[in-house]
Amino acid sequence: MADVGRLAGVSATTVSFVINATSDEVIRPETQRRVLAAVNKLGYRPNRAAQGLRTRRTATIGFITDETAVESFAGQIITGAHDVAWRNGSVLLVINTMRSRAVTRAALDNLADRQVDSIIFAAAGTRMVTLPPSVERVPTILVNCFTANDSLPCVLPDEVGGGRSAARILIDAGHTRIAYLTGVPGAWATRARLRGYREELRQAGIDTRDQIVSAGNYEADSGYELTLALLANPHRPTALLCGNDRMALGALMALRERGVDVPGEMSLVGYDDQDALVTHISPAITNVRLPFYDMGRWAAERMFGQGVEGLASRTYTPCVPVLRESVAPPRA
Amino acid sequence: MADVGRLAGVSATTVSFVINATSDEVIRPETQRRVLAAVNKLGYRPNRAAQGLRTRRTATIGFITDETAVESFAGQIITGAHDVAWRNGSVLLVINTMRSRAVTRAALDNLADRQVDSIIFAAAGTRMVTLPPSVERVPTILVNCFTANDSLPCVLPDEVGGGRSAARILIDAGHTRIAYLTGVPGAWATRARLRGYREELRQAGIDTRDQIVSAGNYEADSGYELTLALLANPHRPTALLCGNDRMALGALMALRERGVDVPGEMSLVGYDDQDALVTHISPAITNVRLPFYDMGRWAAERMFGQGVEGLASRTYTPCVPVLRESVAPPRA
DNA sequence: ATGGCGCACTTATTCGATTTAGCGAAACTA
DNA sequence: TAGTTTCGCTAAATCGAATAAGTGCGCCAT
Repeated sequence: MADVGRLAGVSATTVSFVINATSDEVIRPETQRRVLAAVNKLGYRPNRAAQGLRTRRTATIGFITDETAVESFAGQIITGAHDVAWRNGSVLLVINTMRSRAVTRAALDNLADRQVDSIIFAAAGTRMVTLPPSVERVPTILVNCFTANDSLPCVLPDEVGGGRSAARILIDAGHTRIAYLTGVPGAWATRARLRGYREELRQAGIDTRDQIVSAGNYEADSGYELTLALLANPHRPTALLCGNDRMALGALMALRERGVDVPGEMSLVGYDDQDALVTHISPAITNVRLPFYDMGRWAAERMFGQGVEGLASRTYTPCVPVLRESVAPPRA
Repeated sequence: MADVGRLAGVSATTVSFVINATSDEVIRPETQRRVLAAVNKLGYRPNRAAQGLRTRRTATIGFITDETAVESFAGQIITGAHDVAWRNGSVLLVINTMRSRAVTRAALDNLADRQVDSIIFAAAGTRMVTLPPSVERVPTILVNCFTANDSLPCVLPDEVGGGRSAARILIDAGHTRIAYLTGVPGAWATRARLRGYREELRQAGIDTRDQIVSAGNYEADSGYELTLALLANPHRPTALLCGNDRMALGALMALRERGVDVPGEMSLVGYDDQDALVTHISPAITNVRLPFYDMGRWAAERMFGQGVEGLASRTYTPCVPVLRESVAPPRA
């Protein structure tokens, strides 16, 4: 900066004023031109570490996730947060905790030491998290997870709405006998999705007690097994809602094996919308998408507005239906 | 730091000496104890931004990728690099270019401005990249991509070896009629894999000219179509090698549809080892894994050794076979 | 007795910016 | 004419560390 000043015949201070267009400082246009010319000639670029030290803003968001690679879910959250951050001149410092408490604590300390402006804490699977008290140092938003006492603002998928959307897809297609193969029974997401499914059916005037609801475990095998069991049932449903895409894939395998045409004889709806799983297969599975990208976006956007203070403790992001090829009206 | 010194009755300099255990400075054990006690009492933590400014080391690796979310490939590279960086006290600053030249240039500038110690530039799909001359400012390693004149060191998957591994799996199982449904013809990876396949067959004394090799496009549909065509052929092979997992999935669909048992009547080997695609299906598809995690690891490891200078221009990382359920000996 | 050398620290400088306070000259007001 | 503003810029302080260059003091050797 001093070099630039020397070349332009002004002080380093003036260079700073020109570069930052400091509002309440008046520099003659002619001088500005000289400074800018010197900046270009020398290829000068401000040192962000020094800036950060002085301004106490690093234009950096710390992003902590419990699993980076898994299922690309974390990847989508990162991408959403990244896009917003980048548009606002910030970048993401990513740390993967591998669900270790010790690493989580160390990551939080590390990010605070690096003076990040804020922290996004993301979980690959929706769950409750317990964080060390040191989170308090930096404005933090949780993504796809929440704390016991809602001490930190968080974004979650609107799973109830997602369950409703899933059911609605099939109701709209004309189905009234809609089985639900759920994921792991007690899980937060499972319960919410099931509730949405029931609400939507009830609202459509369909008796939920007539429906087959059986509990799986989110793995493909359970989808397969439950579907085989279902097909043995004399009063077979015309549509199948699955707890997630892996189970839907298992269900599809079972249906294929038994020669049941999808969607001709049986409509199928998955959940999560895992791209790899669901689009490269035939028929491509109609789905409800978990809003990972949107949640990442949302969290990052909060970091550039009026701050984290006034936020509601929980915000829900819609799970939108993605229509593909696995749903058709029931056979007459 | 001054506060700590005041509390311990010493100067800030002494605090620095104690904290960093500066080797050629002698501080009495008693004084050290006092300083450490003060550090604890005040909960003092050094400001890394200030440290970075002074030492010109930020303990930060810039990680640029062209696509973060896609297929989880980038996620695996990030994870590999992250693990090594974290173990060495560094973190990753991640920027996603979305394959835009302008963003790439801006990302490179941004990282240089932030004084990152080094840069890892990763591509989700293996390819040649053209980078602005500004890369020269910071030690850089390319992952899964390379420059026209090999001006920067890079790591690539050993696709020839991968092709050989894939073929060997089937040869070892006793197959001699092994068809290959390749990916996009001209692509770097396609050519290398095909070469490996041919080399391995030849080495096993199998005439490659007797084999069916047909060109697909890495999409599931092409695997499906080519497999149907293949089954129409009277001299049907006993094993099928696919250009990637999506094509293998397509092939599996076709085989199912035609009632061909896998692996009983036809063995199947995929390529890439995309976890989601390949393990939740039945039979789980035997595979050759692209070494994304390893390449990320490798690149990061170079950043902590004797530096990037002496590195070979290209380093190849093995593609290891992953045995699952889709391969069996040919029927007698 | 005296200069030299460790020892155990401290003072002052530096990294590269931002920001506050100030300063000379011109212009404007009273 | 004197005093006050405004303009256009500079000097100096500051952010929070690391580090080069001292500084007393005691001890040792000459």
